Amino acid sequence: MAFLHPLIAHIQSVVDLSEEEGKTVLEAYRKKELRKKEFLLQEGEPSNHMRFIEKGCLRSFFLDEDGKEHIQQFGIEDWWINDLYAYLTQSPARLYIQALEPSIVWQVHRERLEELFIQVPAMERFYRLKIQRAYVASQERNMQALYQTAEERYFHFREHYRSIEQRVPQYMIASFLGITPEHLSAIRKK
Amino acid sequence: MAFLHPLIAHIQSVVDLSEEEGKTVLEAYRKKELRKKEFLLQEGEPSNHMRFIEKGCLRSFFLDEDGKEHIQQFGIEDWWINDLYAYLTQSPARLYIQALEPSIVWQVHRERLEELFIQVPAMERFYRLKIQRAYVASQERNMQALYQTAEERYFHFREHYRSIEQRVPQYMIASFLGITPEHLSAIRKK
DNA sequence: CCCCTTTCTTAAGATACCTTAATTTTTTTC
DNA sequence: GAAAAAAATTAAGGTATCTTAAGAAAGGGG
Repeated sequence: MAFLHPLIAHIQSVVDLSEEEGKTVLEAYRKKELRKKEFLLQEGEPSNHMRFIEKGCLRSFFLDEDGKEHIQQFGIEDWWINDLYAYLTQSPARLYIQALEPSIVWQVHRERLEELFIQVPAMERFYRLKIQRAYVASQERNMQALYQTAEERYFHFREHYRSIEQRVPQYMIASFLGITPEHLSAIRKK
Repeated sequence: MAFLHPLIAHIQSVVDLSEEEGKTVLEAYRKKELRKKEFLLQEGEPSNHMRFIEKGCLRSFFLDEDGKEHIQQFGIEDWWINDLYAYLTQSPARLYIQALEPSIVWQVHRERLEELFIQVPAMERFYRLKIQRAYVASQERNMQALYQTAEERYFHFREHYRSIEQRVPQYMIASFLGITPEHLSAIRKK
């Protein structure tokens, strides 16, 4: 069946899936194509899907009281992106998710995914492992945000996310790092 | 059997466990008692256990190049505490975990836990759900660290972790918030 | 290829937070 | 209950980062 669907390939890189199971999984997800700048989610909407990025680049961000954007995450090929808080608590989204390039995303509804966890136990394991890693990365970012200077955070970002650095505008990287574009520009001058 | 072991009670508050399964789970964990200031883990040691706090209060922290302590997490009753990065990657711990009060902790070895995930699938689900929540909380903390002032972070901490605020010294709260004790003192003066 | 929009840079003054060091207050120990 | 240790406060001067505002550079659509 030469079953190299990117979503299934990705899942199989983490856990074992029989061909049968792969088929079941794939049928649960729906494809969504996005034009550049199109929103996948906006503040206030329900967030009922888990989302996998097959192709493209997206960002999630929120607006503060002054209407300023703060980027929480970037996502590219083989990553996941979501307002997980809203998804888990079934509350209205606080995040926007927007395509920065034309993108292809696969999404599964919460209810369907809960069924999948029972039908295909490897999927429960898959999500545990994925979230575990995401959690560790998030803790890492915390430690940086709290105890490193903007310059150190920027160098770390360049080292670890070179592929993203080259695809998104610099002012968005500044936002992701929690600094102003002006300050990032000053750091880069050296 | 009046089976109200705190560990099992906690797990059952998240997923269903039969009495049989509860017994299997419990047998996998080992009890560890700690005196005040005793270390559960130190930098450089292997981190091979998942740990549940039955009683007491602990902190995890790392040392920077200047030898200064930076607190990553506090843990009290019914919480989990670990150097998860080291646990997952099987690399030497970068964190210290220390009891701030006399404490009782239950720990399970990685290998035994992997077996448990197969013997008792509800445990896989349990950990997925726990880590999911921890991840969301960590993202939340990130957004605060990056985009809020020290004062805002402190008020948030007081609102959400009153029980911890009352049990740990103020300079440790400052460390957790990523500020100096002097600055926290200044914030409190208002 | 040119115009318009988006992105990046520069610089000056403002603010949040840090460092150091000394003093006071609280907690622990014997 | 006194002495010692740990924790909290105060204040002065310093640094990192922000705000504002303006201009330069780059990019995208017709």
